[in-house]
Amino acid sequence: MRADARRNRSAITSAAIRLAGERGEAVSMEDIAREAGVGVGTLYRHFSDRRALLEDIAVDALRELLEATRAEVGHTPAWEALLRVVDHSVALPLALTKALITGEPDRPELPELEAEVHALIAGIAADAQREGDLRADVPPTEVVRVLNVAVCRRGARADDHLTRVVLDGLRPPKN
Amino acid sequence: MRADARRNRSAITSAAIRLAGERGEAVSMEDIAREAGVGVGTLYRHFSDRRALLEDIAVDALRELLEATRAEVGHTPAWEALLRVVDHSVALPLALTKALITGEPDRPELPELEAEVHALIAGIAADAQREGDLRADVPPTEVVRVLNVAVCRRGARADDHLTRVVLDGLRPPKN
DNA sequence: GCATAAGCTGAATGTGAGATTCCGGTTAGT
DNA sequence: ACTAACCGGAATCTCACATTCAGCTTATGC
Repeated sequence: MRADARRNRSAITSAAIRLAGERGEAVSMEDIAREAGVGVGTLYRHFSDRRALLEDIAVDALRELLEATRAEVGHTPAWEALLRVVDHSVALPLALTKALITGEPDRPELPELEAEVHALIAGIAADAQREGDLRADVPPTEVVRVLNVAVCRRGARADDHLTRVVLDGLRPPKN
Repeated sequence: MRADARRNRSAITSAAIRLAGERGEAVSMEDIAREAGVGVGTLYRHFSDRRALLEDIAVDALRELLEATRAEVGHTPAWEALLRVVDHSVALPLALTKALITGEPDRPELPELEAEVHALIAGIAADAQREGDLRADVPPTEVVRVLNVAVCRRGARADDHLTRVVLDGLRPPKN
């Protein structure tokens, strides 16, 4: 593959990631092309169609998140590990990108990766519960959902105040 | 107005409210018509166009919410009043319907009603803070945003567990 | 019961926002 | 300098709605 082609391809994926992250739904091929500084035609040289492009970045994002999450398993305190996972989730266009892909994905690894990540997070949540940093009445599965709520807001960050407030709801009640 | 016309009109608005509530974005006139059990043409007999229909139900929803919120002002404990307001917010297709209307609304009362409701909620939040049921480090304005986060999830309810967990983040930290 | 205005239906049409194609012009790489 | 890879972006194709309108129904007043 020619050097410029490689360069363009990565410009496209990162543009797509950026836009999917901030505009969420409704990222047009044309917008992505403009953001990447290439013509629309170039998108089609690298990806057979819109869905292929989206699924591609979704797979990348999930893989990265999976790796980051794996690295947190077993760390103590688990609550902090959970916060770091949120950080990573937020950095990736995960929820947003996935939201763009409706119907059966062509890439079978998509649901697999997702399930794996969920399982790991649930595991960390269980640890946090054992350590007393997490309400006992929240099933680890639900933790994932709360994380989603916190993360799906546009421009969320684990260190911003609002996100923090939402996550604090997961900690054991004071009385 | 003929009796059947009145009946149809209300079938239309309630169908629109229901659909806007569950599908959020992207409610087509045809979907509304089907849900209401009438032909599309009938929608246009009652509302000049899509926007008019949407704004109409948005105004209704906001009026109702405003009234419900007014009724909670001054109640003690304010925290409980806040929870009840959330209940009402959730019952109405508020956020969702508003999200459907982009650009300058034709109905000027829309932003006015919204501002009024926000002000009332902020007031109740301030009371709750005074009563020690709400973190001191959350500006009342931000309370509204957290409420939005909690409410904007599809099918949220103040009494469902997940919503409750998110709202608990607003309470004073235990240490 | 009937006249008739008010209502209703839903296929047909209009439209706009994108997705996708494709052909002439550009390059990286040798 | 040559050429297989590439690229740009206007032109085209699609499709999902919104909106209209020419008949057909049905309340309602008499």
